[in-house]
Amino acid sequence: MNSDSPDLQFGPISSAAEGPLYEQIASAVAREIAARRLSPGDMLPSVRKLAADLLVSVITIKRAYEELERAGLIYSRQGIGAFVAENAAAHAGADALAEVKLALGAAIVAARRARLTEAQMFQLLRAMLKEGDQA
Amino acid sequence: MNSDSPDLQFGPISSAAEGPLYEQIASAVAREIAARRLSPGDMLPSVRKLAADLLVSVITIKRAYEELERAGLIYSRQGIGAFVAENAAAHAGADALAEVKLALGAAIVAARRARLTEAQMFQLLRAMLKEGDQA
DNA sequence: ACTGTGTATATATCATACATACACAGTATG
DNA sequence: CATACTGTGTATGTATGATATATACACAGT
Repeated sequence: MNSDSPDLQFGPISSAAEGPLYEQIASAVAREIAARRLSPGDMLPSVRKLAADLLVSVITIKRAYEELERAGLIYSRQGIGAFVAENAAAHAGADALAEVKLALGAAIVAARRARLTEAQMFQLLRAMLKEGDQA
Repeated sequence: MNSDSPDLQFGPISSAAEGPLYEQIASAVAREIAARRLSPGDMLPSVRKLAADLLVSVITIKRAYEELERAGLIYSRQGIGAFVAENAAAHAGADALAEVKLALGAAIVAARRARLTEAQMFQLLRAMLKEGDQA
């Protein structure tokens, strides 16, 4: 699975959702890479195709790809296409871990503000994980 | 402590920080209320005074107060002032708890993406709480 | 040359924040 | 007791930056 396989389905993209479109798209692609559904060397959908699929402008895809390139997940070659980079999965993993830490940090701050004890916080997390397992 | 006590100090407000100014300010006031440092009936700083203190426009304070009013934390009377509402602390507590859940939800999603086990996630949270205790 | 690819430029729209002007409540004062 | 004054919240119009767009340009392979 090395050559062009530009078909991939990922979740809904909406300007109503949290954060800008290009970030949602970049996250979605990063998630595909982290999940090993895209391997190094694989060709990404062309900016035009993905733009058409997601009912979004070419520029927005371009910007998402720029973010991913800056993060070392992909590289782009004019006239050829965009491809998954070599250590992409590792980078994606690192990025994902950083996101976890960021979210947990925010949760801790909010928990302090809400006057939750650490035990209560663990209990809440445990409950939310249980809920998620059912769904 | 019922009448006007418009003096309160809260953390730094900066356009560099995450989120818009009016939201930072609203959060700061909500935190003061949740911490019972502002009681029901207490007068909030006037929009002009707070604007001057925070080196920010009157409109920005106005908008922050609107958010707080929408959340049921305060109420405003033209020509008189803005005051802490009756069940404000309860509302603030509920809001704070909702924030915790939101952040934890994001953390869970990110953790799944990063292929963390639940045990690893708990361990990470424990470590971050330990770090925070030192600081 | 032709068609597919990424890229750049100029434009539209919206959220954010601002300065300024307006409207209302309480109080002093002539 | 009327009226000006000072405090309060509120509304209007504007500037800026981020986001997303349509359109046009540049390169690669056939």
